[in-house]
Amino acid sequence: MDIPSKYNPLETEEKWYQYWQENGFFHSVPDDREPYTIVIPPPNVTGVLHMGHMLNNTIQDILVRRARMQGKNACWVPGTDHASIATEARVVAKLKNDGIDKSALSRKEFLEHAWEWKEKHGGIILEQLKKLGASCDWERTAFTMDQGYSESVISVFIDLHKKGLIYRGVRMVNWDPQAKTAVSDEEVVYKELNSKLYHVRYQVEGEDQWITIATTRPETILGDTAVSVNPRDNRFRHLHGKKVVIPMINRVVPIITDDYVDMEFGTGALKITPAHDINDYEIGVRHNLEVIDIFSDDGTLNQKAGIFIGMDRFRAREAVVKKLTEEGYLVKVEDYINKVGFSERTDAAIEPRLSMQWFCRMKEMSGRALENVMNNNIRFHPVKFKNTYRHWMENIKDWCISRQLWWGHRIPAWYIGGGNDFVVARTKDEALQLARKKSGNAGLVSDDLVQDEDVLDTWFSSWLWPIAVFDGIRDPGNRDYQYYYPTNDLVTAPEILFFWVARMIMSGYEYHGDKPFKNVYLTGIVRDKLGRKMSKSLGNSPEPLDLIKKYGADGVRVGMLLCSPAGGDLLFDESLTEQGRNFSNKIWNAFRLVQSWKTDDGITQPDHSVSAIKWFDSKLNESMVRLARLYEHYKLSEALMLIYKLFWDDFSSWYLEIVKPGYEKPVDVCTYNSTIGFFDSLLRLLHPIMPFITEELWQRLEKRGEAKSITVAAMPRPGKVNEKLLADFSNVMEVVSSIRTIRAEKNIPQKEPLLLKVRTSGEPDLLPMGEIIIKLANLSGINQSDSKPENAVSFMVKTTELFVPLEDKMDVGSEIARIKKELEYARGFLDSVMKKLDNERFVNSAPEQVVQNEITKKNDAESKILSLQERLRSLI
RNA sequence: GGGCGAUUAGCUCAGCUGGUUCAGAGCACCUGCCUUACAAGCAGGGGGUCACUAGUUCGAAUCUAGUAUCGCCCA
Repeated sequence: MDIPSKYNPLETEEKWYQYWQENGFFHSVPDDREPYTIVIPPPNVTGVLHMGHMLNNTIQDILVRRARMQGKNACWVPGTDHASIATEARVVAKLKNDGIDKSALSRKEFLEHAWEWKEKHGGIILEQLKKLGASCDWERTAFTMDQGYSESVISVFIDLHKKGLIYRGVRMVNWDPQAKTAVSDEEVVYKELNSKLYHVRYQVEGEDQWITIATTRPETILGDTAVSVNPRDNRFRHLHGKKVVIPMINRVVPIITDDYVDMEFGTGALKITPAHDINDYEIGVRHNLEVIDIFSDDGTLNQKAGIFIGMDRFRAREAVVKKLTEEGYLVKVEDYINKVGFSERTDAAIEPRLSMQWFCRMKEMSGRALENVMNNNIRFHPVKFKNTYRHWMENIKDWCISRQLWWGHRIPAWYIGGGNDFVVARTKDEALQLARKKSGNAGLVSDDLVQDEDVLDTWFSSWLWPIAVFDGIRDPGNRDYQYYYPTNDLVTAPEILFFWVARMIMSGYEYHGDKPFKNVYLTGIVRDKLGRKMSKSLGNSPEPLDLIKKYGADGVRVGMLLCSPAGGDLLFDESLTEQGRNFSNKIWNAFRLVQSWKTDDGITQPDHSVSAIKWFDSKLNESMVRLARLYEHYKLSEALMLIYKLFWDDFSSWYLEIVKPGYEKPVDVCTYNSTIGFFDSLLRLLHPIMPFITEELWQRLEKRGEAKSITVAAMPRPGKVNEKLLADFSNVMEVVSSIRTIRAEKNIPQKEPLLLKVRTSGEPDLLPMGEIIIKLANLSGINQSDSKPENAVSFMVKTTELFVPLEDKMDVGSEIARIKKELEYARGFLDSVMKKLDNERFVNSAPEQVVQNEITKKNDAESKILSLQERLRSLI
C-alpha cells in the first residue's frame, strides 16, 4: 500500500485552499439562484486570531459551505472594522517607540501614520482565517473606513441629525482618562475591588454639631456641593435645612433630603458630587445643585479642586486621606468591596464625567427592533437570548457616539465662528452654504468654520455593516444590495448582542425597512477546561495557528464544534482537537481500505453485500433526514456527532466489515461501485465541517475533471428510508454483539467458527440477513429448530431465543446464574407494567395507544419469562 | 438590589408538546487484542435516586411552587 497509514493535513491544506481560490469557488455574483448571505462580524483591524474567532468562523464556514453545496448562491463577505480606540492606541504606542509624540503631530500627519500602520499590520487576521479554511468571498473584503463605507457612515449621521435623532448635549459619560475619550456604557468592564469606605465628618455650619458621611472616593470631597439624607431618616431630622462645611476647603453646602439615599448604607448620610457620579448628578439636577468638575481630562485635579492641583486622582486620594486624618475629620476606615468600572480598551479606571458629546436617540429606533425579534421575524438561537434582548431594549438609553480621537469617521459638524452654533454637512463647502443661511451672514468664509474634532464611535459604522458592505446606503438600487440583502444568518458572540446586533437591527429597519438577517446564532464564550475565560494575560489560550499545525484545520474545526452547544459557553481542551484529528485519520484509513480493492467482473455479488448495501442506503437516507433537521435548528454539534457516528460506527465498523473482501481477494463490481458511491456521499456530508480532507479524498476517489471540487459539488438528497430494514439490521447488530460477548467471556478466538441455533417459534426477522451474521460472527451456519440444544449458551433478541452450542466450554453454573439474573429483571419489568395496567384510572384515562403499548410490553415480557423459565428448567 | 438562565454518568452535553425496555451520546475509565484499512486502532464491559423538598397527574428528568448552588446581564 503506497499511502501512509497516518493522514498528514499539512500536505493537503495549503494546496487545496490555493486551488479553491484560483478557481474562484468562493466568489459570488448575483444570478438566478437563491442567495445565501453571511456577513462576517468584522474583527478589529488590529486583531489576531483567537479561539473565539476560530469557533465563530468555523460555524459560519459550515453554514456557508453547506448552502453552497445545496445549490444556493453563497456569499460570505469578510472584512475588518477600524477600531478607533484600539488602533489609535496601537499607533500612538508605535510612534512613541519611534520617539514621536502624538501631540507633536498634526491630525493629518497622525492619520498618515495610522494608515501606514493599517496597511502594514492591519487585517492579518483575515489571512489567518484562510488557514482555517474559511470560504469567504475575498474579492468583497470590506473595511469600515473604505471610501464608500465612510461616505455611508457620514450620510447616515447627517440623515439622523436631520431627523432629530442625533443631538449634542452635556451628559455624564464614562471617561477614559488614559485614552482621553468618552467610551460607551458597553465598553466599561466592572470589576470587584477591595476598597476602603472612609467615614468623614462634616461640621454643621456655625454649630458644634457634626454629620458623618461615608465614601469610597474621598478625593471627590473637593467637588461636593451638598450632603443628602433620606427624608424619613429620623436620625438626621434635626439637621434638615441646615448647612455643612466641607472639610479642607471650607465650602458651605446645603443638607438636602432625597429618597435615593439608602438609610442602611454607610452612615446614612451621602455626600453629593454631581460632576463625578451619575447618581449624584441626577440628585443634583433634582435639587438644582452647583456642578463642580475637579478633574482635567487626564484624570488629574484641576484649579476647581482648590488644593492638590495637578495631582493624579489616585495620588490625590492618598493626599486627601492624609490631610483629613491630620485635621481630625476622618472618623474611621472600613474595608469594603465595591465594583469599579474599567475601560475595556485601556483598562484605566473609568471616571464618570460631565462633558459635551454627541448622542443618538434610541427610543425611536428600538421599538421595531424589539418587536421583530419578539415575534420571530428575526430568530435568535438559542431563543433564551430573546429575554436578555428585550430587557435591554426596554431600558435602552441614548447612545454616546462621539469619541475624542482622530482615527475614525470625523463628525461632519462645523462650528460657526468658533462658537457653539453649528451646521451638519457632507463637505465644508456645503457647510459654508448652510452656515451662511443659518447665521444670515452671507460674508462667512471657509476659515470661519471649524470642524468638530471628534470621531464617531466605531459601532456607529459597524451597525451599518450588512447594508454598507453592499453599498446599500449610498445606492440602495444596486444589484448586489437588491440580491444579497437581507442576509441570512449572523453568527456572533452574546457579548455584543447589544452594541452590535441590536443596533444593526435598528439600522436595518431605519434604512431598509426590513430585518438585516433572518437568524442570529449566538456562540458561547471559549473558556479553558477550568471554566476561565481565555485571555492573553492568563496565558491559558492555545495559539490557534499552532493547533492547526498540530491537528490540522479539520481536526481543530471538529474539536471546536465538539464542545460548542449553541449559546452555551464551551470548555475547550486540546484533547478535543485530538479527537478531531483521530477522526480525520479514521476517514483516511477507510479510504485506504477501499482504494486498495481490486474489482473482478467474474465474481457475483455475495448475499451479505447485497443486504449490507440495502441497509446502508437506508441508513444514509435516514441520517440525511435527521441531519437536515439538526441544521435547521442550528444544532451543529449534534449534526457533527451524527455524521461522526454514521461514518465511524455504521460505515466503517459495520458496513465495510461486511463487504470487505478477504485478504488480497477482489471485490465484485457492484459492491465496489456502491461503496464508492456511499463514500462519495459521506464526504459531501462531511465537507462543510471538514473541508480539506474531504476535498483530498474526493479528488482521489475518482478522477475528477478540470476545475471540479467538492466545494461546489451537490449535497446528496435523501431517498427512501426502509424502516423495517433498519429495525431488522439493529437485530442483526444485537445478535452479532451478543456472540462477540460470548466469545469474549468464554475466551473463544474469532478464528474458531461457532454454530448459531434459532428457535423458530420466535419471529424469523433476522434470517434474511443471516449471511451477515455468519460473516461478522464467524459462524459455521445458522440452524433453525424448535428444540432446546444441550450445552449451549442462550440469549434473546426481542422475543427470539438464540443458542450457541459450546460443547465442553459450557459452564452450566454461570449460565444458570445469568438466566436467573435476566429472569429477575424481566419479572421486575413485568411488575412495573402490571402496576399500570391494574390501575383502572390509567386504563381509563391514558390514550389508547399508550395503553396498547403497555399491553404489548406485558405480552412480550410474559413470553420472555416463559422462555427463560423453560430454559432454566432444562439446565437444572 | 433587579432580571434571565442553569443544575442529568468522572468530564462536556442531548432529552421537542408529560407515556415505546427512557434514563441517552461523545470523551474518559476497565478488560482482552499489534486480527494485513486504521494502536490516532479493534472487540467487549462497568457507571447516574435526572440538585433538594413539596405539589399537579393514572403517570414527572420533563409541568408548578419553594430551597440550595452556580453562571450571565443590568443597576
